Amino acid sequence: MAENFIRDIIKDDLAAGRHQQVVVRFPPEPNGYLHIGHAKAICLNFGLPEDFPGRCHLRFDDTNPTKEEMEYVEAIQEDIRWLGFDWGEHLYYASDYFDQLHEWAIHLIREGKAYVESLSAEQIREYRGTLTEPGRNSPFRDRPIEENLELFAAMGRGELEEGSHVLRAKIDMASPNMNMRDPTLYRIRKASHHRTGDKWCIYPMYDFTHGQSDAMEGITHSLCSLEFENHRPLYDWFLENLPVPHRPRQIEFARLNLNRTVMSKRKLLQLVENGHVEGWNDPRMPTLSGMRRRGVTATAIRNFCDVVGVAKRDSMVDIALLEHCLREDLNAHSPRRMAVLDPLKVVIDNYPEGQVEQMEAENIPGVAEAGTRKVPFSKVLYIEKEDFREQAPRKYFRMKPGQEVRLRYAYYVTCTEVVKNDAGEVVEIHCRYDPESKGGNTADGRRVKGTIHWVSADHALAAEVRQYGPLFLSENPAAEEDFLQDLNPDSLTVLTAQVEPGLAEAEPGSRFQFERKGYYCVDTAHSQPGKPVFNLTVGLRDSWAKIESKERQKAKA
RNA sequence: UACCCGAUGGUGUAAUUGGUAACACAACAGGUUUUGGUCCUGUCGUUCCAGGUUCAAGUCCUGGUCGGGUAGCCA
Repeated sequence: MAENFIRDIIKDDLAAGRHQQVVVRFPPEPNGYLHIGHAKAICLNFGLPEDFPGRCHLRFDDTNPTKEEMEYVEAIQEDIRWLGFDWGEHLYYASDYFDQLHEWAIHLIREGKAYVESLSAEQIREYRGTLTEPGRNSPFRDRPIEENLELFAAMGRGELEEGSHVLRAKIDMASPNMNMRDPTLYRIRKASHHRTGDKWCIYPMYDFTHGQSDAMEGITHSLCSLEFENHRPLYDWFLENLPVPHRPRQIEFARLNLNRTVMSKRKLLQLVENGHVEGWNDPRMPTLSGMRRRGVTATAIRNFCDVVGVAKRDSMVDIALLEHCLREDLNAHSPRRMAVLDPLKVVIDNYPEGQVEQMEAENIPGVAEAGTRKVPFSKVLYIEKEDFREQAPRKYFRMKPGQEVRLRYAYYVTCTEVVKNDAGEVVEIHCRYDPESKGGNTADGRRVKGTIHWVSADHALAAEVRQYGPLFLSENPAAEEDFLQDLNPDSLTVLTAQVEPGLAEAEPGSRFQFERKGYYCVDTAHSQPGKPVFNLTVGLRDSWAKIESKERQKAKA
């Protein structure tokens, strides 16, 4: 794993003997699915014990019963395991600490460091002051300890209404750090919790939970994102004012931002609930479950997180970097197949009627161990519509009248005739083949610039192919006034392709490269036995598209 | 106009902790190729600004500029 400032700190702590091992944690709130941004934090935390003595805990930060669900708890574990990480015995829930946290709240009251507030939420806001003006003390701030104890107990017994009271720490209403202006410790929520059921009707806030949970688990380095930087003094205040067994250290780093996508759980939830996508695992979603369904590999995500690095400045990573990591992994490991996405019929006039040859094709060129397969070839084929032009531009190496091209792993063919419909559209091509060119080369060694893919019309399997484009149009949809207005109406195009017959048995979840097109994954939701549905994972780099657009510009000028 | 944090190519991270600014992506230009894929080669920077310390500053000091975060009974 690449070096970063956090690993430097850890190395230094280990070398100085401040710790014998590193204990870290990944603390998701189970209120949504994990996304690629979480992967950065997961790789950082779970990657540490791979290089240093120690361990990484998985801890669900489940202090808000109104937003959290068991479905998310399970999905989160599946996603982390899929990435290839393991927390062993160390699965924890903040809700397991509710008893201890409650005791510590009473401890603070007894010490005169916490009080029960009777002001309304709105009044509390008024008393808090602003970013530039200090707050004022609440009239309830100096309530006697015994009364605080009694009121807090009444909160706990459910005798007080939601919103009527909260427990607050007594710190400093004039602090320039808003988090220190008597933060809320406990609020009343008469809601059933996904793990503790109806045991509690008061729940601790994040700030009162996180550091103490770290302390109880013996966390040495508590890594979180930048927006918690201002919370660190409060994190430390609790550790200093409570009889905790251990003293963890919070270190903040910048979360991942990716262009052309949104990364907030709130926005992702909106996409799901408003039906803009099929669900959390829609292949267009930046969720780990969506990316997995799309065919993205765990290896690619881990390499991506590694190369992105960890630092403290906000940044926007180009999605092209993720695509690069993906292609790198997929290129090395995906078996090749031929699939014609937009078919055009081709008849080889001089090829014997009824003859079928089994052409041998490499599964991964250059990787002999990956083996070969047989692909049936016959007189009538399909090729890609875009691989034929009646009027071809400069530098067009594919099929055009009179230009010899290679049918990959098969024969050289030359177009002799173009058949059009009444609308003038090309509907069929006729050509002649060179019987001496079987396999795709000839003894005379003549050069053929273009090589195109094909399938035999009589043998091809018609298969659904789902072509995905970016979900959003702009560089940074999160910065748009309404990100939903930025949704790409063409993010999904469903095609019926003609593919190699062998693909009929492709297992859901298996990945292939459709030669000259891209990487595809058999969809786990829509595929039927014998009827695979393919998701575009990522396209191949397309330098012809660049050449063509450049030629067009030249022609204009 | 409060407090906290940050600033290195188009993008993201490095820089032996004061000693020749490196790696990857992108872009561009070539080469190889039975995928216009892969692979290979090359091109692309006054380290935010101004002072200061020093033989030597991306790194240390002072002042500024710009960007981000913070006023939930969310996390």
